[in-house]
Amino acid sequence: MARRKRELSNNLINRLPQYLTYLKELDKDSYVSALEVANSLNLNFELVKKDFQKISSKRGVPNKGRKVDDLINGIEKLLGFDENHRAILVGVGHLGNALLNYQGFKQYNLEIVGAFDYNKEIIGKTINGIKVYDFDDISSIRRKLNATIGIICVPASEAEGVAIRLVASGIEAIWNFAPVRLDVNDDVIVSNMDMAQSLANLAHRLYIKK
Amino acid sequence: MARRKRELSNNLINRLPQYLTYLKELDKDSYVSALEVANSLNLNFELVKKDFQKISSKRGVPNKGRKVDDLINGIEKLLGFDENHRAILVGVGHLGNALLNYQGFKQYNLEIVGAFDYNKEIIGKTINGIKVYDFDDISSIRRKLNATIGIICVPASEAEGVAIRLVASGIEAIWNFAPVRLDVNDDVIVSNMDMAQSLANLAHRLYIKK
DNA sequence: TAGATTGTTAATCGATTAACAATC
DNA sequence: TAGATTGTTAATCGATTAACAATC
Repeated sequence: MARRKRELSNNLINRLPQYLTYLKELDKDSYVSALEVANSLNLNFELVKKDFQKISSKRGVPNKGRKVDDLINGIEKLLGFDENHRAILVGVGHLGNALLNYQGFKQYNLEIVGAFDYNKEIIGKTINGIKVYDFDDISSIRRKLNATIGIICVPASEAEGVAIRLVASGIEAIWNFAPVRLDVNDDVIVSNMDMAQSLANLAHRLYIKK
Repeated sequence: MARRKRELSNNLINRLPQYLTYLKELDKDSYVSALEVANSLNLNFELVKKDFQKISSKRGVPNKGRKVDDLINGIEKLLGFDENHRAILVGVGHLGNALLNYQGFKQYNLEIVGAFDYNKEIIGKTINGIKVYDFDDISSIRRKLNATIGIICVPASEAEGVAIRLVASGIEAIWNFAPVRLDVNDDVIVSNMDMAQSLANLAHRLYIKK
């Protein structure tokens, strides 16, 4: 019987990609210490030490550190980056186009395998090798493409409706770029790419500074 | 002497836009209770109550709640959304284009007043009413446009260089859409729009579910 | 062996939650 | 007045930080 996987704190999850980027610049077979990473990333040493204990399956080596390789594997496992994820994108506007053309998803083992829109002028076209389908055919095509993640790039007003149909089509997780909170069934995972939050952060610090 | 402005916790800042969106749907002159908001937004009642105390300058009214108006004003003040922010955008690729065409910034009182690129074919064009300038002229034009925020939409490899020139040109804050951590002077505010974090969040929950 | 670094246990801190008093 | 709701103070919880032991 497999041990129940422990859910990581949000703060830790947010640090993981940072660690990953840093570690990938190092030699896989070398060793790295928590102190070195803490200094480079401007984080607290004890924090990094603790994080690394959660990340790595193997023990660290006193006076040496941890194998870069182990840390990378540990992070990629926790983030599911070790498995290929197939995604479909809905809404081929400016933003959708940007994402379809983005080369960085490979790094996370995320592959956009199809796009959807209502606009007849776009349907049938191929963008960066990804075909655009009629959103009305979502259910059958989603199944055929075997996609588990839906990326929503439609305007806020349409996002909820799109989400409902994505869920109905059997999607497991939604990556939402529309500026709304989606109200979907609890067993569907939703992650928001929230411009408002990010801007709020900037704006508030600007306000404090004044 | 003005009281030193207290910096809000990150978690609170992230909740503020959520509150704002919800409150804006209500009648400005009506009253709303912390419990009502907590239920609608699926948050803890005590948490919302405490948050509202931090947000509002006025006392709440027992048995009634708080004036919607006061809460909205409080949030907008804390986020600096009550003042107009002028921004320039660097990197008119797919993503830059998407942002230049995005209509939602008005809501936050953010105005993109100019765009920059190196590509001679784009320089001089106007996108959604926003002129594209040669990035080499950044310093003088930034001053002329009186912009305080720089939005970076260039590829990761160029982001650091762009950031340095933005800072040199006198920008106060950077909203970074490139997937890198920028290493700039501490008195320049940086907020990252971090796809990796957002995706990590989704991917980790997908991993847990399996 | 000495020293760097990990591992573990304890202390601190801040955010969240709970409990109860005050008030319209 | 009773009840809903805010205000305030206390308890809890988890994340971070600190201290020290273990080990290569």
